[in-house]
Amino acid sequence: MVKKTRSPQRREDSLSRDRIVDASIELLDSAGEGGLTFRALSERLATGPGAIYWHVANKGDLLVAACDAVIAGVMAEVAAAPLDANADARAGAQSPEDTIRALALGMFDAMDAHPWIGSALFQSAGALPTVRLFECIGQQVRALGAPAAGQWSATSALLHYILGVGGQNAANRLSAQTRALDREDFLGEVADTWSALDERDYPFTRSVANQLRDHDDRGDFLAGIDLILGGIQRSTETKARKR
Amino acid sequence: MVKKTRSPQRREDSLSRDRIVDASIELLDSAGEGGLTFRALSERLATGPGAIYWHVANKGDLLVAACDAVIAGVMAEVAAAPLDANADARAGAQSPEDTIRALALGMFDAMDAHPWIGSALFQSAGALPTVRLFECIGQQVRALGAPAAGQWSATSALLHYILGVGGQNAANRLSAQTRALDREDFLGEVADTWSALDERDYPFTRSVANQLRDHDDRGDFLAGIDLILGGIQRSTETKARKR
DNA sequence: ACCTGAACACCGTTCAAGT
DNA sequence: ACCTGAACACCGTTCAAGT
Repeated sequence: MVKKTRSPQRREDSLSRDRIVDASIELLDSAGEGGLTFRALSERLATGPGAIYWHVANKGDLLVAACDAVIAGVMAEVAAAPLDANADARAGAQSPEDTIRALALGMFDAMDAHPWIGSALFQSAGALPTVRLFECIGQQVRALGAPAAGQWSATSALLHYILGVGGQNAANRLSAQTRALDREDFLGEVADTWSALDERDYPFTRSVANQLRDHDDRGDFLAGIDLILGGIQRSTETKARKR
Repeated sequence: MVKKTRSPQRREDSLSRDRIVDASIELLDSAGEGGLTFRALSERLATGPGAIYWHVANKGDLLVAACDAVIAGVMAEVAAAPLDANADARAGAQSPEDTIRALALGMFDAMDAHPWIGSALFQSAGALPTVRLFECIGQQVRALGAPAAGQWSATSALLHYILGVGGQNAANRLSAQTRALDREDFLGEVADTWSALDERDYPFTRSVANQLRDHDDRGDFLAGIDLILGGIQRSTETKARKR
């Protein structure tokens, strides 16, 4: 209907796994996690719900595939582009730390743009999307010169931290969206709730309520990455000193 | 209006929020995440599905309440008991680091015993269960003597890491359970998959495949906590040196 | 090989009606 | 105030039947 002829070996509107995945991503982006439905999807693709099952095993499979398409894009971007244009112009290679930061920020931004990824990654466990991330982080950890014994835990820690932040941010997004609030109003409400907590039971949470109100998600995320990177470096130094 | 008299002023089998939450936890533990259904729940409680809505707003509310009941239990345990009996017998107070480790392990074990918590915590975003955890960690981070500016990010990092591991573990559990595999077989299969990856694209993942096969979840989890704690200490030292 | 669409077995949630 | 249970509007998935 819309697009011109490409490779007319097939009907332009014939189904394919890729087309289904693309439509799923659009649906998830526009309608949220609950928006991905075999009925909505088949309507968008102008078929019956059953047709989709010819190309996709089930809903879980579809979600993982959609997730993987996004993650693969992020990994490719990170591999191609350096942290920012300035750093690129200045010299050649960037440090492994910088690459890890770029990777982490890439994931942060992707999860910000597609909040549903956060929970999708928790449903895909040891599947391809997670492995991509794991590999990408692991290569940099190795380049960091961490002792072999520590590479596994360092990589796992970074991965879990990234997934944790992503999942939590996605949850916040969802919760804000459900109550039809924008980011600022949502954070304001949570901050109000925190401020109203009992002083004796929640002294810490109360004391940081105002920091929540206008904090920088992205900056805080990066601070956590730096904390872990610092811990890795520290453990490397300790190991070296013992030798 | 709620808990004036504990004595049996009501029929033994009358509904209450607590009874519903307890039954939900049992259902989730025994039948998994998908096992919590208003129909299954009402059957277990010998009522109609509609009756539950008198005490609970909706399914999300119920899941958060179930999650909170478990988390509250863990926090209470950590607050009461030290890391282990030996440490207790030896001296009085344990260090903030040890308390954080105990807290983290308590969460790990709880998420191991109730895998559904992992995903429930991602649906409860800024709600009570997360705040309990946040507060508990925050108090210890403060006790650590970290500079005020860093307390927020340190606490957030620890929280997100714990939630990330928990969510990922829960996902693995679910995936193993779906395919009717025990832990060892599941890890074996994943390790096989990793070993079969393309050497050029996944060198790191391939190289650690065997570490996966018989790794220690709990130990690795703690190693990540220690990495973050190390990073916190490192940043504290740096700040102090600059002064 | 690929697609159709009715049908099945569920689900969360509501609500008039009961006590 | 609390509970009942039928009913509603959905859902993922299947499958005989078509091309």
